[in-house]
Amino acid sequence: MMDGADTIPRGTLHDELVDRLRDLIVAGELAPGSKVNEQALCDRFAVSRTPLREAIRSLAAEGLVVLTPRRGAAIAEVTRQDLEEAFPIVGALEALAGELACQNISDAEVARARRLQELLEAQHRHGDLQGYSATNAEIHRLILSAAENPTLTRMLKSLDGRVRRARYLVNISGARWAAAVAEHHEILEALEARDGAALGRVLKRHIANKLRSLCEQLEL
Amino acid sequence: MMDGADTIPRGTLHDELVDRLRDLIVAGELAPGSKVNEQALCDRFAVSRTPLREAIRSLAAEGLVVLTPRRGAAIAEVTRQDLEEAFPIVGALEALAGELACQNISDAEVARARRLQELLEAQHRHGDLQGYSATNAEIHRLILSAAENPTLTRMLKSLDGRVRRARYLVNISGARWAAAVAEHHEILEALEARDGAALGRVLKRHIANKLRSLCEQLEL
DNA sequence: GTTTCGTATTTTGTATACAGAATTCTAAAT
DNA sequence: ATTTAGAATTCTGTATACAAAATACGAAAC
Repeated sequence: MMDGADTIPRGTLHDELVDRLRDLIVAGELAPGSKVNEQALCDRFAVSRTPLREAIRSLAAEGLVVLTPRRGAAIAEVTRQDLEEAFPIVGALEALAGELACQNISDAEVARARRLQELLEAQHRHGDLQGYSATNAEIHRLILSAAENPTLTRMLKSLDGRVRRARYLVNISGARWAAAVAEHHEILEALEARDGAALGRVLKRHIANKLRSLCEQLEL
Repeated sequence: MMDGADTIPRGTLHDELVDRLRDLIVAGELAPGSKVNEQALCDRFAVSRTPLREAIRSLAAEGLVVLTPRRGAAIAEVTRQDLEEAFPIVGALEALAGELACQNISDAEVARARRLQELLEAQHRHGDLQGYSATNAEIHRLILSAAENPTLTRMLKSLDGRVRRARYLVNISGARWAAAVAEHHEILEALEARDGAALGRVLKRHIANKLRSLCEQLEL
């Protein structure tokens, strides 16, 4: 009776809808503050209300949707307050991830981080914002994965939607971009030194700076 | 059109069920690892499957329930790994709450914290474990509330079930109890000094010690 | 006695139905 | 013209219905 840790099935409409809807919200296609029209979404995805409502519940648990009894669901706003609430949490959790990662990370993974860092810098030089974003996310994923804490992964993922949504609204500024690359360099150094405390501090600062830049650009 | 921040209605079966079920799980009445029988719970609460299933989804988002496609829901186990994952996160988030609280907390709230601390010590002296637990929770709630970060509150609440469930399984040891009271004394001192960094450190240590004690007692 | 195959029974996921609340629309009254 | 009362419609929450999958059960084969 083999039973590996490899569960991929993903067979239900509910799960599928959660991801689809999250993408729609992150991309702003479902506008912040707007009411969620169940019927319209049912038609759009050709599903009934049951799985759709369950998916909305899951999104509400992530904070992307706000539920009001007898008055339905609405897409959460992207307010300054919201970002100022979410970012310190992301910072604290990423810092924790960094500390844990330093305890567990293998030489091979560190080597991969270094390669990603080099790629990141190249993409910055070439102005490849799309590629940069992907590599950036990949590095954070690498650290998170090295932390070996699925619960932490889950919590950060559930906050990630809100962060990504804000990022989606603005293009990173040239100055901020350069600073971010430099911060990533520090991150790599701390990682190679396996200095958990330092990595935690850098990550916290990295996230805090990201918040500041976002708020400025969004003029919130 | 007055529209305060005071939404209490709580009118839906779904919400009610989430709380009832969580209590059942925390109290161990729904045994860890056991499959969730939807029908039985529907009968028990005299509701239909629709709101019950939505509630189960919410609990799954909290990690108290594990969903497997086409195979239904099961009560999450209380494993050592589970606790070792959850506690560092709780520690990091409570530490953050402490830091934020120090920036915002009023003199009146600090005074209330002091009164609660005195009550806590009295309850410890009298061996009133039940009262102690309540006061303990109240103090943490006070700090969390002073942090003024609803998102943080929500995330900690969602982790709280897992922590409470573990606590429910064992009675605190005499030595650990005394140590916890002493730690709470440090917490109060940091709070009165508005020393966020110190408070964060103490809270992190406090949570880490709680975990160690729990794991020992549970013999996990 | 164990294994294997096929059938019956639950159980799960999804769709639909229905009642009550909220919202919108209309039209009369000030 | 604005407000207000009331009816009509939409929407939300909940219950029920149904098909497909999973599980439990049992008989036949080895």
